[in-house]
Amino acid sequence: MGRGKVQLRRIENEVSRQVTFSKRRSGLFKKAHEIAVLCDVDVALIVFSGKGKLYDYASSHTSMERILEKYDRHVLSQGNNVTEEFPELEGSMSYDHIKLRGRIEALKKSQRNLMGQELDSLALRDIQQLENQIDTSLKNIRSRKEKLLMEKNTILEKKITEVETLHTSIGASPTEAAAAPPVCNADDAFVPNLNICYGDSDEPGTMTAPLGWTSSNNGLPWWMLQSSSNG
Amino acid sequence: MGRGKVQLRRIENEVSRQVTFSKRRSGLFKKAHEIAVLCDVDVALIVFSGKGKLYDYASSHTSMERILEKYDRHVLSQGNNVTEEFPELEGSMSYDHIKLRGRIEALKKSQRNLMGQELDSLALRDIQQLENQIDTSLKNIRSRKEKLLMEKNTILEKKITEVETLHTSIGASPTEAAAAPPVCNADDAFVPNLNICYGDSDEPGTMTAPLGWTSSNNGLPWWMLQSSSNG
DNA sequence: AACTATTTATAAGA
DNA sequence: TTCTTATAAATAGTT
Repeated sequence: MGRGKVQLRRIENEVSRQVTFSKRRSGLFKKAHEIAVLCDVDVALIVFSGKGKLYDYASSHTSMERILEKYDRHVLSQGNNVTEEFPELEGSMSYDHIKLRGRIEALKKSQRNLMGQELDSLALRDIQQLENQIDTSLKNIRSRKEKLLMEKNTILEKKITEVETLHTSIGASPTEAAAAPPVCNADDAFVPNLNICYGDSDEPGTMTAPLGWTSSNNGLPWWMLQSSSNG
Repeated sequence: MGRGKVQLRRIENEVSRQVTFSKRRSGLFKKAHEIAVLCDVDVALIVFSGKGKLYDYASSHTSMERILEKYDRHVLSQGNNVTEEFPELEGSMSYDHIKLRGRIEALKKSQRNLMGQELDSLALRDIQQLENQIDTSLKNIRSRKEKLLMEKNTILEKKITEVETLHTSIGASPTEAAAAPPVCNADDAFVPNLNICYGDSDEPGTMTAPLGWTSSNNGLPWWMLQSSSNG
């Protein structure tokens, strides 16, 4: 449908691939919705763009969750048994229990990937999407760090002003005080190169978790949270 | 599209609803497959007929399981509470369930942070730790990508050599063949800037069914084959 | 983001 | 279900 026929193969031109994706995506979602309404059926549609952006649709009768749940039930009953992974519990687990464990496993796997581990099982396209995600994460994190550092700077400057005022009142030169380096240690100073500041980073390439870190919450680094309750 | 316009509402006549379902279903699955191929994206489509029969499609790049896993990765990290996901269990949870749910919440929170979300609750030291982790992740991911790309390159070079050999054997100038542009498209070539390349397309020109399809010989168009239907 | 020439999908009929 | 055909819709290429 269009000025010319189209061959069913990957569109190599990135721009037209993107344009086609946009057009056809809306068409596809429209049709998914139409069949759901007209025929009164449950439809779940999930699309990931090349860059990993998620588009999804679930017919209004039920939520995506429920449809996927129903799908899981079908698949579970079709053969490949989840309980293979947990032989010790076979027969004694409720479906919900299995589901929760599946969730945890999926989350853990996902987390390991986000931490740059176990990448061998991922295809090139997955790796690329993961890189995009991590790239975005890094931007957000650095942006947040910059904000925190600037706030801290503001507070420190205020302190300096207070010190100046104090010095002035006892007769010291305010110009000297202002020109001097901040009275804080390196950790407290705002450094334009956000990569360097606060660095206790590990060697590049080695995938060792930063040890000895005490999180503000429970004594474990927050990113190390792991499901140890496998029984 | 048809002899008359159609209103977007449930078709009350059961027979025509069934007929429409059958027709539109094949159209929908075809379009899902088309966008997956043309735009090189991941698509998962699940349909349950009114009687509960399952029809599903997953683009060939990845399996349905993989796509749903990725979906979980996105949605589970979006911050919705566990009890929203399992409202039916509220109030009647066993200790194990509570424990598992707590684990899921913790993992989700951790994952959100790894994805650069909800950073407001983190202290500067946590942020710095997170940045270090993400930095390491990125290094690992890029390293893995480079490895995959180089392997791919090796394969492509082998192919080129084969083509050269073929040309030589039929009397063509090997120099010409060597000087000619590679037989692969740009996406397949190794690119020093690892950020750009992520194509894994097959040979252009050959129109074969995607690998994900178990195309048995049942006389249907291969794009219409459904993994768990036909009855 | 619009436009429109064409191709596709499909509603109705057999 | 399946085929046919008139028509409605989707969309490829273009502006």
